[in-house]
Amino acid sequence: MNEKISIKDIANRVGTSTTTVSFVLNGKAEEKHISANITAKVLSVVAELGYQPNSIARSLRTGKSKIIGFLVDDISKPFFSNIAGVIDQAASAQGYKIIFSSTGSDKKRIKEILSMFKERSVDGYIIATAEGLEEEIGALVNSGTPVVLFDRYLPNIKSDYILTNNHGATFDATTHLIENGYENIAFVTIKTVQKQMLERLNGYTEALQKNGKKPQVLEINYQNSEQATLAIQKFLEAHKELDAVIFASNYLTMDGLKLSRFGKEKLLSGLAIVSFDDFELLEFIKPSITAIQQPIQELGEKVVKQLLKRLKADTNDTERETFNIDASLCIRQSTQKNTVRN
Amino acid sequence: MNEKISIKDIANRVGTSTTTVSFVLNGKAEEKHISANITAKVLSVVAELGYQPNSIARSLRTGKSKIIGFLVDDISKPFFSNIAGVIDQAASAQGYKIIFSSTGSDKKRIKEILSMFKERSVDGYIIATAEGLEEEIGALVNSGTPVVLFDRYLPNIKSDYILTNNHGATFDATTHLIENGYENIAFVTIKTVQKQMLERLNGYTEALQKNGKKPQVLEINYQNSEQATLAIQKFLEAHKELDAVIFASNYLTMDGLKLSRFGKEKLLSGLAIVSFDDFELLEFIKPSITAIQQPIQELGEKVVKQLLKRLKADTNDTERETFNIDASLCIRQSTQKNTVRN
DNA sequence: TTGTAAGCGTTATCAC
DNA sequence: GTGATAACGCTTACAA
Repeated sequence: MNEKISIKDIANRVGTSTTTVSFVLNGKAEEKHISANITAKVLSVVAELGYQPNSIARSLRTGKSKIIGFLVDDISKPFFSNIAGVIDQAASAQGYKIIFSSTGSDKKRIKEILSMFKERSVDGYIIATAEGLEEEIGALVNSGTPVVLFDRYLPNIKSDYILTNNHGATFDATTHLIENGYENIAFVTIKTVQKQMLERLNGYTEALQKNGKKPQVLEINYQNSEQATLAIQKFLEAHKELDAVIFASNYLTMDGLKLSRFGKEKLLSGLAIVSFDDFELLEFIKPSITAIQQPIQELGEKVVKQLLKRLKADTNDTERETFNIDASLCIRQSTQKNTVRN
Repeated sequence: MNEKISIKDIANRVGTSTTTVSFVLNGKAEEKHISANITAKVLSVVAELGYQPNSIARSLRTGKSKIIGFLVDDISKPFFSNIAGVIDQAASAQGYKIIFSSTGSDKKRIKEILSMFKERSVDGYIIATAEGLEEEIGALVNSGTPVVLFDRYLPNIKSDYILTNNHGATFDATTHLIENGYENIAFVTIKTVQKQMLERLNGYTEALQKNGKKPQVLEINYQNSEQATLAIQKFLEAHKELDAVIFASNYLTMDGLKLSRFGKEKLLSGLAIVSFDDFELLEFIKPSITAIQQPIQELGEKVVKQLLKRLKADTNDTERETFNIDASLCIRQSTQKNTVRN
């Protein structure tokens, strides 16, 4: 019940020194040539008293907290909370704990958070934040702290990146549509410089070009959901020749589907639809909608793996790496073979 | 760039002692009668050098880590990740950080996690876990550590609880249906001893009884989604007199709605539907579905408030408290006035 | 009003 | 093979 057992108590009880106990506890018994006898005794007393090392003291001494800071835009977004689960699992398995904060898109807030994290000497960072915070994150990366970025690519920041293979994903999705007989495939995206969005666009155009088809792209200057829905409506009305649409993100898919709530369902009815990012709704509505599924499990595991690699490395000189993890295409009713036109 | 500034460096630079610096830093300058002169100097040097206290050292000394352990079933569930966001905000504002882990329903795992947390001397816990882990949590609560439980009520554990007012929520939802002219309202729940589910049921039955109506309850012995859908199907087929159904949880609503994917949409078409717990889909489908929205913001804030109260209390003797936070009813098309029968 | 120094629980250097 | 002991950076009782 009384949980104030320290390494000293163990030492006293065994009749040895704290040094010895520490060596045993840290698996250095052999290396330090501690006798099997004493080693066994120490271990038994530890078990008996239910001793737990105080990791705060250890951290102070070693300078390592075994804590990883996890920073995302908004932890309540499904993509992030899902990946948080994976990361937690993977990190726990290696004795690391995750401390998190949602940054929002506020510079001041992220500064505070980073400063708090530093104060607590987190060993490394896992980050995917909104635009506009490059400066702060850049400073962190340049300070030499191990940082792994994921989901978002920040062109000005040299770091390790774990990304979804956006290009490959839309390339495959587009190819899938072509193979199923769709002739006029549009791509709905936002006006942006975000690398991942541009790659999605590229994957689409390349797949079309390879098949001798012409891209048909709607770039929305995104302000809000209603305006986006309207833009999509106008686009579809102006392009009656379309038989398929790929939405470049989950919220764009949502905005597109909302047409059906404004009595414009006819605009969608003849169309094959592919959504970048899967969500519950897509499986549920009729026809169910084909979606590109982000490889959450792999992303999370790779993020942790890479960060641990950095944490264990003695030097910081090794080249930064970028990994593109393949997404998978979940094929549903919306992109069945196009029998109407063939 | 060199971040190795300690309180000593500040003291040297100012030409005073670490004691004085510490006092100033902890806002005890006045209390300890430090001269305004020195206080100002300390602050300016601190700012100049960009000094950040090392909270590990502080923790070791004070025994307080300013870290809260957050334990849920599965962080990737929307309810939990949403509440995690709120809790993070509220706790950060008070200088606390959140460390989290998903427990799953594995006894061994929760033991490990609790032990890890204890090792790291978290100051308090926020917990909502799956059934079957009562024993471990009970031990924790009884050890005197501040713990606030939420969402789930564990009858054998005396602790602070922050809960949704389940009873009131279903009472109101049922009353809403009655007022809108529905005559035969069913309640679909699971066979369980979970307090919150039973209260939902009670709210429903009381509202009916108050209005002189007879409850019509389906208690599913839940095994999996398919089996639940089938049970709902049979129930609806056997009770053609029904004109409204309340589903006692989000997954039950889902299972119910899945009927429409098996060609059984007719079973639902005449029915008013209310879902306990809101999710995206409900707003989207046609007709959109009325839902009880959990008061996530309030729950999260209250959880933190209560835990901080415990953390600040010097004694542990104060009575445990339970708070029931009211949910709100989001009325949508599915429960519009029943004009068919009236 | 300010400074000295002990001590929080470890780890790790060095001496024996 | 094992044990003193300094050090990690901070807070705080006590001394001055």
